[in-house]
Amino acid sequence: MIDARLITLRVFARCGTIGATAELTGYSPSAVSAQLRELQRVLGMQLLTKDGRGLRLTATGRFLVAGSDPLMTQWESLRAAAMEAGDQVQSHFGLGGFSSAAAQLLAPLAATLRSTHPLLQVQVLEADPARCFDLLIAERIDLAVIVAMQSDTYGEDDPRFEQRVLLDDPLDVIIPGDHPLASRETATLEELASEPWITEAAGSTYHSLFTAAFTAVGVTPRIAHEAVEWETHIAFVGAGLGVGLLPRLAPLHGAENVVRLRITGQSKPTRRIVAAARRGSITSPLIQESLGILQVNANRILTARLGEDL
Amino acid sequence: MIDARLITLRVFARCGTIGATAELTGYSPSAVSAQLRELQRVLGMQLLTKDGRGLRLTATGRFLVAGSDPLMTQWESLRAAAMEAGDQVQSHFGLGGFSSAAAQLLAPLAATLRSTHPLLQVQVLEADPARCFDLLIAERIDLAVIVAMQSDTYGEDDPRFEQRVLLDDPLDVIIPGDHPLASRETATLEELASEPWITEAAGSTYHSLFTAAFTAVGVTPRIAHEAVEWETHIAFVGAGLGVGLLPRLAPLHGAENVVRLRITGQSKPTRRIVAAARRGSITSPLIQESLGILQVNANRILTARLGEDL
DNA sequence: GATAACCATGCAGAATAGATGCATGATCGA
DNA sequence: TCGATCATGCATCTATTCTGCATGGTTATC
Repeated sequence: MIDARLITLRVFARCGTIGATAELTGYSPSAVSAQLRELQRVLGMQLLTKDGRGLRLTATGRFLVAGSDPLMTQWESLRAAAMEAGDQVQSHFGLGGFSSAAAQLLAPLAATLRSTHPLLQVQVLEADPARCFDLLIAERIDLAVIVAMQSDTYGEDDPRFEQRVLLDDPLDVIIPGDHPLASRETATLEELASEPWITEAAGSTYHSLFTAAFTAVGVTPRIAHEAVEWETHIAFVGAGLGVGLLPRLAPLHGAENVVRLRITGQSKPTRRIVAAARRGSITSPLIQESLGILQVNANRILTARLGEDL
Repeated sequence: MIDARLITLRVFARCGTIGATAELTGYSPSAVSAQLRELQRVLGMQLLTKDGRGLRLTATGRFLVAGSDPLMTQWESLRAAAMEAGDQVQSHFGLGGFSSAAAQLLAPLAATLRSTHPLLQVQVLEADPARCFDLLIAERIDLAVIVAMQSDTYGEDDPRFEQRVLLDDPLDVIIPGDHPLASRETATLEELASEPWITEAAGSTYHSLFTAAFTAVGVTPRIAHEAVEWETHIAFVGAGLGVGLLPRLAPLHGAENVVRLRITGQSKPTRRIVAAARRGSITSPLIQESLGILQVNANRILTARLGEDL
């Protein structure tokens, strides 16, 4: 209900270039350019300035974007309250989440919603946590399931979002089947400190989880290899290249020569999985219902996997 | 910046029919109908119900309209603050006011704005106070100069508007030149209580002023004739049909056989002239500037007329 | 009880706004 | 200096949206 051009400006404020804004919003770069120009004309404000080969928000632009946060929140609250008060059903619902959440949590959620709300168009988008926030701003999705992170761009208490903790997903360690500790059921990080570790590239979402786990026990692991997908992690471990951390939500589905061990001891690293929505919208009946479904599914999967793998 | 369809809904909430909404917003009835239908589709809410041959807001609709007041206010505030912070100029400015205000206050204001802001498109609409409020909601105008009234539809502290007193325009009495009191400079209402009075039709904006003036002194005037325009009032008086009240802002411009007397005594009736804008927008630089100009003009006209006529 | 007035709505056609894709110009890094 | 990146303008096309008229249903009037 807020003008699309203002939404576009807010997305631009996030990513800084017309091209990226276009990619995120689904428009073409020309359209974004025209929208922002039109916005300035209508409001009679200069919001953007040339800055090298790119654009930069003016002080007025930054002011407007910052001030539009409560406006968005207010609208979301109003919409949520109206939906609740009127017992209405919305027609479209966008979900976003990272890969393992998409598979384990969002897919069942979408299936459930599809059966309980036959008329509802549910769309699921797989995206990193950072992109999920961007997609929320761009109004491409309404609810995201992500790994909590203290990223430099989005804080836990960002005024644009509201977050609810779904579960703390414990990190297990995976080691080759022929490893001396392979017969154990648990291990400590200290015991594995000298192993060659497999992790993600520095700067990625999960790398910070990795380092945080080890700084907690005061050891510096030796990073031997890098992998992006959990599948690759597991394959590397199976090939005997080293050991790695694997969230309990990520399935092993019977990989060869790989054993999953629970981590005990001083530091029990977990990744916190949260649901995020635009601030104000979280009381919307559909989001409330979704949160409930997510919670149930998360707990069920977690306990089931607990008994199955260990 | 708020979706036009929501604005349309707000206007509909005011006037209750598609046709009136179309007239007020400048759309055709079909367009209004389509907009409201589209709005319901997008929001997934049923906002309207058939009611006889017309439409009625549902509970959800009323909820949404009521809740949109702070949203509008917030946006107006934000826009005003951004304009102020960035020292920007807007491109279009709509003014509204009743007839004598339009002539005496709005015309000079528009002229001044036109010279100080050459790029600004100023539009003036003459309309009753009630319609001015409607036009403010419909965003057809941004500032209105009206006679304060405690109408049943718009209170002084309506959450949608903000008002500033410009001046208290005293009501004079006009009597035929051959009237016994014509040589006087002042008169009291009591002295004229038994005269045949000329007023406006009951229910009109100024009729309540008329009755209020007399109830204050506890007499009931005999209403002989009704007239809409001040010009007609004056002509009736000049023709010896009776006496009437005339705001000091309304010019007599040398009418034949009509004398203007100041009212003294217990009750000195005035009409309060106020400027009204959408709540939140009043801090906008352009509106602030306009208020200043209006104030100066109002005082100047008032004092000039004081020396000229009496 | 019939007729006229009123109100919303649907549809065909028209106008307008908005998006696309490519080409262009400007800027930065190598 | 060359290539890469980025924004923008233009021509074209698409899609939305508005208009005007006709229709059907509802209320008021005589």
